[in-house]
Amino acid sequence: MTTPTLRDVALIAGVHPATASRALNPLTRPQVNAETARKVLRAAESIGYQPNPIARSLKTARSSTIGLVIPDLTNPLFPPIVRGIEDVLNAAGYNAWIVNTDNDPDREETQIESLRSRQVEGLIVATARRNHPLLVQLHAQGVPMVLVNRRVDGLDLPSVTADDDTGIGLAVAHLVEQGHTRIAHLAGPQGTSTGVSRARAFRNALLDHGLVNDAALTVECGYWSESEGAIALRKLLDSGTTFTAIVAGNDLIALGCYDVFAERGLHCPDDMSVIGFNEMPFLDKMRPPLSTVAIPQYDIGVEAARLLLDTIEEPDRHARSILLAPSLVVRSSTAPPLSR
Amino acid sequence: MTTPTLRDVALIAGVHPATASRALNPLTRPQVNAETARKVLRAAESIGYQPNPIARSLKTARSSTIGLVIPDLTNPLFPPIVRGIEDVLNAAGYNAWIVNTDNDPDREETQIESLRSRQVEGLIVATARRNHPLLVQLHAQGVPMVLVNRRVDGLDLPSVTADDDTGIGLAVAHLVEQGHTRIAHLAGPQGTSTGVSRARAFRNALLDHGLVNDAALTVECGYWSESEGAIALRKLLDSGTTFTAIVAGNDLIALGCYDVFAERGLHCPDDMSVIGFNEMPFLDKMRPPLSTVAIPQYDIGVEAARLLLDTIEEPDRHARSILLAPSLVVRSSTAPPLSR
DNA sequence: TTGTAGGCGTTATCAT
DNA sequence: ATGATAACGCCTACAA
Repeated sequence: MTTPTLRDVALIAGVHPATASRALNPLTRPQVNAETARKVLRAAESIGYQPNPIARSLKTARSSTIGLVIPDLTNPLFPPIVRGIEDVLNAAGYNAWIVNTDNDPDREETQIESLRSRQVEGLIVATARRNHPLLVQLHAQGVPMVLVNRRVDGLDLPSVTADDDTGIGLAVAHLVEQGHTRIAHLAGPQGTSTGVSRARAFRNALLDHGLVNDAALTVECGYWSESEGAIALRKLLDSGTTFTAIVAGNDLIALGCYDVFAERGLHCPDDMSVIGFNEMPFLDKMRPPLSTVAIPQYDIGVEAARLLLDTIEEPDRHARSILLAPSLVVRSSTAPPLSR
Repeated sequence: MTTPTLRDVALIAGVHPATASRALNPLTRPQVNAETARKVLRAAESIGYQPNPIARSLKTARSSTIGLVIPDLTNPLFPPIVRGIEDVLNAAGYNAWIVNTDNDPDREETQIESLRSRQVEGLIVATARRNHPLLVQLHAQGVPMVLVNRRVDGLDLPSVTADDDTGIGLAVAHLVEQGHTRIAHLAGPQGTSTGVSRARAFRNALLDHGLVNDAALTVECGYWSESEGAIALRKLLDSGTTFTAIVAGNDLIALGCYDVFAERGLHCPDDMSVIGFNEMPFLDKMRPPLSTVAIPQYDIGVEAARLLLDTIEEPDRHARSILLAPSLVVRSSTAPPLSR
């Protein structure tokens, strides 16, 4: 028993396959006699006909599928974004092909190639690197594309990101309000747009509050990870610089600090305050509960998907970028510095 | 400029498309003159020819793609499993289509239909429900399928799961060793195979240690979630039953308990010990760090993918199931009961 | 060893 | 309004 094809439907309905095709497609249905259409639909129903998307793609060179390039699914930041994207896409009749690149450029290239050859109609890319020849090339080829959480140097692409300036501003203002004056920044990788923009926002925020920007107080992490956060903090502590609070590039980096606090017998927040970025899940249950800057993850996904659909419909429209407002979440990892 | 096709390659190489096809496919390459093959490969290289998988799929009714059905990507349990699956699959020349069902049966059905119509060659399903007519039907249709983390009633399918018996046994033994005698179980949904098997394992473990199995000490959670864990624990506390330790169905349920501890002024572990299951990320940074039963998530993915590849190759082979051994991770959420 | 021809299931175009 | 035809890109008997 083979799966029914359009021919089977046509045979039962007593019409030509082309007519059946027209009757089945809502857009072309008006072209066919209402009575005939009904017959066809009934026939299709009776044998449980489902159009074959592969054959359709081959013919139309479209796929109703978009590719979703995620650097690391285990990063809790991404799943909610994926969900937002899927919800919008599914509602519009599209499916998302999720691929994981593990932050590996080669793997990313292979994966994107594979998506392309499957005729995806667009790409939503949450890639890490600022410098990204492949994306430049794809864009030149007219592939509809939206960036999420990241930007690529010299590429005027639609993107959806959290407003890092505002977010870091909120974090610094909060610490300053608590009385901190020597504030360190464990910056994300400066090869990523987010890493750069948060570091810049940090410097600006210090100036806004009339604090000196001591370059020794910013250390770059190699990755957006706990372990790199820990390494960076150790380096900072070993340097002998004094400080009472840390603005971490993201929550993972902030959590890495917890390990170092334990190693060095530092108490958070009494000896050291730390604030993260992203509001990943379960921060409220950490020891201590981590203060952070929350970004609307699901909405980022939603906006990204909308932007992509727009771009697919109107390829020549000028690139718009969307900045979503973050908000401060104060928990117990930030407190006034212990006076002594 | 359109993407090159087989015809273009053939044209350049000065051979017929059929010959080019044979030359490009490693399996049929021996059929063609070595010199000709070289010419074809060079031609393909020169114009960056990539076979169109859609056309190939249409012809061969295969896709080198398998479908991966995940109930909830937000659950930190799944990403590492996905990674294990992808690594094995990619190495074997397959790609994985990940879909998210949100635990919604309708959505799951749509998603699986969509995967099927895209000619996926097999399915790895991490679905929640024990009772699952759709899977039964697919299996009857001969769709290669492997279950991950779950089983389906009355379906003899290959599956990869953690050994719940052993895992729960470890947890209970640990608590008993600490001196607990009244131990509660916040069970996962009894509509899931894991929920049932852990609950059964819990009862058995109590008996093994000569403890009475007081039915009042087991409460079922509606979902595998923090909030449901909290609800269940409140119910248990309100019932007035006394107990000093909790075996939670999984880590999320255990974390839900933390909220209730805070509400009720209970101190963990002094007033109440709790142990989870799964070893999701960041448990070591919780307040208190959560003791749990670790399962080899990545390996579960690896084994599942291998099992699926085996099944695709040898459809008639008898279903094998793999049970992976868990291990105990003791942290600070479990301690001897406070004597008073 | 290579070429020929037909078809996978669908849809776009042309003719009726 | 419907039918006929061809084509999307590839693969595979079969023939040469």
